Amino acid sequence: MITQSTPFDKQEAILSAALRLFVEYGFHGTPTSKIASEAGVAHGTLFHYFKTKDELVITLYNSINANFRAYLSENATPATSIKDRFKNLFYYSVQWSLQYKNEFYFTQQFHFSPHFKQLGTEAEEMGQQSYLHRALYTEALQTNIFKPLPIELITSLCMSQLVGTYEYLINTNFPDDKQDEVIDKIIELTWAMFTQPEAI
Amino acid sequence: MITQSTPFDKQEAILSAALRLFVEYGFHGTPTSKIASEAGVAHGTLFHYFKTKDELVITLYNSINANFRAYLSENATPATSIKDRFKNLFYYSVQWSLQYKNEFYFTQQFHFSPHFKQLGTEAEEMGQQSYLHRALYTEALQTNIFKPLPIELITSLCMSQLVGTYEYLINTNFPDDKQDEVIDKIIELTWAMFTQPEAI
DNA sequence: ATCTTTATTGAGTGATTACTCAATCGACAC
DNA sequence: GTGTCGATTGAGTAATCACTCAATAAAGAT
Repeated sequence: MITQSTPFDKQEAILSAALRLFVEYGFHGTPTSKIASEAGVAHGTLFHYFKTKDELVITLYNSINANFRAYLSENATPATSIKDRFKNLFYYSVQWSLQYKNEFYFTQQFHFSPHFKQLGTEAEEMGQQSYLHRALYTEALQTNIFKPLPIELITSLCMSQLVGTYEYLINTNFPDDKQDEVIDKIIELTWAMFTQPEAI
Repeated sequence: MITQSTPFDKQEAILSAALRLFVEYGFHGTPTSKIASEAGVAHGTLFHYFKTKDELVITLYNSINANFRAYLSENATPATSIKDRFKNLFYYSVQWSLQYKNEFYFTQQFHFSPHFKQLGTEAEEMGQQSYLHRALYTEALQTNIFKPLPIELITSLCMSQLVGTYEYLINTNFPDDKQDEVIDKIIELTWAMFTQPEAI
């Protein structure tokens, strides 16, 4: 009976505890000793899985990004129109940020931290932009559905639109159905922002 | 000859050094001793002006916000149309973020830090939203120029639109005139997002 | 059963931290 | 000159930190 429990559980327990504590106290504000005790392992065990505290943070960041990409892939609807795929992508991006608040908050925290600047090659990918996003924007540009804008600009604005949506919904406390309604509304606004005005 | 130099210069030197170091190393990552030495004062002097390191951070944040508001007020054009005021406000908000990169970056860093959560009454105002913004959005809503949307949503989306613009422009390296062109373009996109579709 | 390798522990270490405080300094009043 | 009071200093302190390491346990492999 080969369960992957023994070795992986502790590493994941450490990552999970680190996430909670980093969000609450910040990176330098949380001692490795506290991460270990919250994860239910000895202090030394942490350094068995992660050579340094910095390596732990970067692993955590990469792991969260991978989860986000996996979540979007699971919910992707590849065979539909560009608009539907855009709506789908934005909707599930928001859903993910609301369902994994700590994870999303941490990526934002990380994004404006000294770690992010010195990343370079260490992180697998920069930002939360997945391949899915870029491919979709490229297609929307090539088919003239989007206004002719630099793809980096579209990427930046979509990403910050996601952050803005998250922040708005966090501060209100809508029930799920009302929340979905608001997300749909914002998606329409965003879509209208990027697309060519249609002839009627 | 009463120059305001002696007492204020040191406090401002400390705040200025702290800003530089916080942006580079983060809050917990920069020792108070280094802030003091970079500011050219003795370590103890820092604690004469700021009781604790936390008080220093909060003072810094409030001071930056005040500067931002002052900058917008200076460049405000009160007697023009709503659209012109909107463009003006957005344009100078972006200009400020590009001219005071460290200040802007710090506010974002602060926004996603444990300090921000526990602010409550300590900070004068939350976020960088100035009175000017809210007043303008309210007017645009009342005159039906904006689509009927919650003002908090408009506020959130405008703020993140500013962040998105900042991030895009930071990563490109356009000359000033090209940069202004891009900002204008983004303003048009944003304006179109919020306003009622006009009859032609 | 023996060997090898890896996982786990927690006391220990040297460096660093935020903050204190008694001692000076400097400016101004009288 | 004497006194007063805030500004300034930097050595000192108690606490905390990331990380090490020698010892032990567990798990396989042969």
